[in-house]
Amino acid sequence: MATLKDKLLLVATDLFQTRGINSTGVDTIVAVAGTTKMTLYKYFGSKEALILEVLKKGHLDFQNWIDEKLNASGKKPSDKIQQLFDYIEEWVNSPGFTGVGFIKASAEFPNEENPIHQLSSQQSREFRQFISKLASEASIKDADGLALQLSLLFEGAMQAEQMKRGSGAIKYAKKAAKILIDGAIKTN
Amino acid sequence: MATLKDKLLLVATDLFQTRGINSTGVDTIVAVAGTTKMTLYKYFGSKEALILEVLKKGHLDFQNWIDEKLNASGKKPSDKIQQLFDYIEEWVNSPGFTGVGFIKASAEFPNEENPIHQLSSQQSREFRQFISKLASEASIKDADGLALQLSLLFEGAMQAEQMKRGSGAIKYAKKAAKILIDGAIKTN
DNA sequence: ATAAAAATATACAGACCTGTATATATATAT
DNA sequence: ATATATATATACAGGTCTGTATATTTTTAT
Repeated sequence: MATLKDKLLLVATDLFQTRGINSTGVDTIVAVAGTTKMTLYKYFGSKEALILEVLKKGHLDFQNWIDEKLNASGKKPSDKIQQLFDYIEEWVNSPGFTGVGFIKASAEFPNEENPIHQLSSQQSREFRQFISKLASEASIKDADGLALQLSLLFEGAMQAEQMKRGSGAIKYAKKAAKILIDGAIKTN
Repeated sequence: MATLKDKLLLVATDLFQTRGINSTGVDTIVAVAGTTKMTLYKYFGSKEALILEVLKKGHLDFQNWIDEKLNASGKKPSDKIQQLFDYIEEWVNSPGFTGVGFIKASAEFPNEENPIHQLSSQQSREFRQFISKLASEASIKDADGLALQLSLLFEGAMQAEQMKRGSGAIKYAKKAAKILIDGAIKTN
């Protein structure tokens, strides 16, 4: 039971989102987590490695949560894409929500050769492919095109939410998504 | 002819976008600009003040450029909203483009009480209101609703462009915008 | 030519940062 | 109980950061 490592990941996730990654020192992280730097460096080796693990965990948790929700619903494929945005809204409005890791990370590490930037970029791509798969299963012809458009709405809404908490941007993203999805189904 | 101040603003704008704001020290800025810290601090007083001026200039330049383009076109209001995205595409693909300042700034300064975050948030709001005005002039009923949706597409596309240069995200944003605009006109 | 303004060169204070070294304490097994 | 892994306490090295102090040089204006 590696509770200390989990605690560090949890605390780092929160601090990175609320104060920024570069603005959060490892001293702050260990202080809030109630441990020492020695322990952090034993588990993660470096701050960069910690950042990468925080990103990976955040993305995995999100994907698992969405997967479960969609699988449990048992709706037919053509409804699942629309449902996706319902669940995203639920996720955004849940108490633990602090933002999307890869959006912030890519802004703080804009250099495309930086490993953190690369991971962010990869996660964004993976999520787009996930939407594309849903669109394919719903027999939408231009699945990739729709997925890209929906991912723009998603990232735009997350960006807006970051600028102003509780902005309700996701509600409008949902409406726009419905229009785009319906349009893509019709032009099949 | 305050060319040194302008040079500092120009260099800072570029470095902030390509390396990140927090990752760019004033020493680097003055070195690239070919001057000294004394001069920078004489003109701006602090790094925070420099950041704020960089943001203000970037936003003003963008707004002026868009305004000119739209005014010169002489198209009727209902076409101007669609045109807006054409011009945004042109702007994104122009050589000098380095990204949208307020998107990166809000990510690097997530604290809502931070002056830089507040300015970013305000600029995002102003751009949304600008779209809303265009929509109103085009006699679209739910102008604010459409403006919010379009701003999500815009910010999402800028975010995507930041993650991967030349991603072509703006092309898909344009298509999605057309669908949303046409839908909003119809349901008038 | 000379006074005033603008820019430079250089050094440094004080704070913060990542990462490590060293030594001590606390659990957990056998 | 005794060895072993795990965590802590503390200090510090070496670097970077913002911002300032001091003195010198260059440009501009009269």
